[in-house]
Amino acid sequence: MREVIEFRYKRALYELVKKTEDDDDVEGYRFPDAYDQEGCIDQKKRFDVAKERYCERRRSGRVVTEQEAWEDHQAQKARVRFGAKDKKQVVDGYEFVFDDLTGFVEESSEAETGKHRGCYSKTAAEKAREGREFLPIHGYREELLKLIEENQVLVIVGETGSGKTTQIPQYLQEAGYTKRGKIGCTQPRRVAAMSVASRVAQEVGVKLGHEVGYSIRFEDCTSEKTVIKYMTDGMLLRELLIEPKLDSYSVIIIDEAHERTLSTDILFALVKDVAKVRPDLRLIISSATLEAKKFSEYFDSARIYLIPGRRYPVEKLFRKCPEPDYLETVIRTVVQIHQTEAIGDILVFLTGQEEIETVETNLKRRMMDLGTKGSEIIICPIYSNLPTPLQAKVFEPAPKGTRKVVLATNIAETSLTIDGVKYVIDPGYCKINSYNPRTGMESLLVTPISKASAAQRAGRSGRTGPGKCFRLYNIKDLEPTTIPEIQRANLASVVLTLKSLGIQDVFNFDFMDPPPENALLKALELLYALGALDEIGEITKVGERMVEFPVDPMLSKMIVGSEKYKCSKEIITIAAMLSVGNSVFYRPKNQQVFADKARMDFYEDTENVGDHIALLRVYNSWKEENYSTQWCCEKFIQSKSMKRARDIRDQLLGLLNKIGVELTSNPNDLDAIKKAILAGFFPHSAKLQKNGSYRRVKEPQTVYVHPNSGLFGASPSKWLVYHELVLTTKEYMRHTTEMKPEWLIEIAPHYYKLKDIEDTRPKKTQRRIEEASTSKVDTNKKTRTSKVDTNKKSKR
DNA sequence: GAGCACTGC
Repeated sequence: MREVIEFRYKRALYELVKKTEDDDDVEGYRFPDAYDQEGCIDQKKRFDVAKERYCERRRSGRVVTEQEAWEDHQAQKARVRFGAKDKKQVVDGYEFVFDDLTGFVEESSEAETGKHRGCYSKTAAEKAREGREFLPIHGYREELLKLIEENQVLVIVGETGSGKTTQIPQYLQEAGYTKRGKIGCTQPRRVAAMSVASRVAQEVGVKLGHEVGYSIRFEDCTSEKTVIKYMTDGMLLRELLIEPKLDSYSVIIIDEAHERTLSTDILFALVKDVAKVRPDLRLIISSATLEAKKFSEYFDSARIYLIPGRRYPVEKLFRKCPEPDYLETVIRTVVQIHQTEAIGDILVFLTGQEEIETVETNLKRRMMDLGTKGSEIIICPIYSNLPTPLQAKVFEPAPKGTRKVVLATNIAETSLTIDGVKYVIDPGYCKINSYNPRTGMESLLVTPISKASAAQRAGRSGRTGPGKCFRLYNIKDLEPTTIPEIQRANLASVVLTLKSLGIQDVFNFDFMDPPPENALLKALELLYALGALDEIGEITKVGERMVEFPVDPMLSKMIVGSEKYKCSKEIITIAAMLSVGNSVFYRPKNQQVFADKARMDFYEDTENVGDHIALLRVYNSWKEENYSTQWCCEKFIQSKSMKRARDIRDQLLGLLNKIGVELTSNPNDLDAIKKAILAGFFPHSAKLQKNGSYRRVKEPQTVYVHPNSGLFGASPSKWLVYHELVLTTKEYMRHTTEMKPEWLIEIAPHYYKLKDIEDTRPKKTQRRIEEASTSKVDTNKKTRTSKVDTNKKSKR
């Protein structure tokens, strides 16, 4: 009950600030009598003090104290629904000069300690059910239901800890919405969908998979009884392909919409459309404060409703001038916190594995230099490519008298939470992947984070108690939000999905943030070349088959094309291995020589084994070893990635069956396998130049074999097909395999002409074309026979 | 002689 009372206090503060917004009688506003009767005596007193201070400040406009700032902050958060203007940031302090925290204990921390008192004798389910009324959202139940009844689309700003994800579907079910259809709630991540569903099943008191269930890739935990269904956003998108009007649903909740994943962005437009033809369908878009207004505008000025959350205060400190060497600043800050601050773990956000390893070694050295004075620190690195057993260390509590320092990538921003973190060090950078449609190249760039990310990172320190966040930058220099994925991704797959849904004009599709036009154009061109679309841009039979496979269109074309070469069994293995996000080869810093040797074993025996065939061999060897984890360790293979490959392969196998492609195997005919690869990847061809580099056959550009390829440093093959291009220090082809140029004509006669693969051309003409088409003439000083594509216009 | 941030179907 205590928290409900606390909540009254916050609510009253919020009303007070609202009066300021509306220019109402602020001074005349009193703590509501109704609350008073509920036993909020203490809260009333505190409210009066807070109000007095607030009014005084309004009159004088003087600088505020931290306590006031915190209250302001709380109240400010509540203002979003009135379209908060830019208000001066008052929380940030200066440099690393700390005031002590006496008198800055957030009210909810006292409440927290007594939260479950007296509940120990009850069952987990009973406890779960009782806990419901302690959630901040509880006080809004009726108002919320009324709004949902009256508005077809509602944008909900539910802050962290408000309980919206677990409660809203239950309220809707209790209000009878499930009589008309299911309640679907999407999440951007699999783990979230699973854990939230399990939590709700417990609260409702049913078995998971019965009335409450979840649906994620590789795992459908629902039944005919299921009325509350949690799922990943990509899963709902797949369902839309089968059920375009979402007839079996009465409510769709898009949770964490502010994350703007590729799938949510497409879902927005699709559900908006469905809502027009289905007036009975209710849409709830749940977002963070920053983007709420934008969502509301997109959904034709939908109502915004705010549900305050419950969080601990986080004190934020920042540096006025960013240091050039921020890794050194990180180390100094860790040491400073360790020596001057109270017990509590430190979380550091870094951009990648390399930075993490550097900081780890340097920090260890620094601690050695400092000698034995002070307590010990335990360094825990965490990033997604770190093998699972090593990741586990992060979740173990630090032994008594020591402090844990977690060095993490962005993985700790949303994907996983680490308990016990009290301090966050945020240098303000992350790696962002962006795709250049002109060159067809991906690049991973270190970029400043957005304000939204900064807030999220800071919040990681206030999960279990008040926290502190040390920002090595000035928040004012940041952009408000990150560029949505749809504006920096390869859209081939998106466009194919839209076409399959019958959307003809992708240029005028109702994107919330439209992707660049040439990105759409490139996607259309590629799909046409692959035969997935016809001349007028309509989806073909081949395209329909390709959509079935949840992989990139070039991969799905490769799978569909494998039928002809009688090697579908090998091809789905290769496709699965290529679809695994992370590299399957593990290369720890101190054992690189061994790791490289183990990897090269997969290229032995036969000549011209490319990276694709090597991946096939890795998978088959693993299978022969009965999918052994032990084997993975010996061969420096990531067993996590292998298991994922197996899941994907199983799924592809099922789909192959579904579209009626026979499962055929031709393990010894490497040429057949290579031809099948080319059936999907023919646009990715490259030819050797004299200096050892390669040149793309279409869209001339110099590219290189990736250093992690088995072909790197080997005697070069004249013609290659590659899986993808990445821009790091150079333009690299990742995963390459040798091929024969005549296959290009054989497999893609509509794309390649004989002159594309000939290399006997008059030298003069050749040179003229080259000089006209590239500004970097010096790189091919001596290359005179290399092929330049004259088919396409050269770039200006 | 250099590198794989993070998700999802």
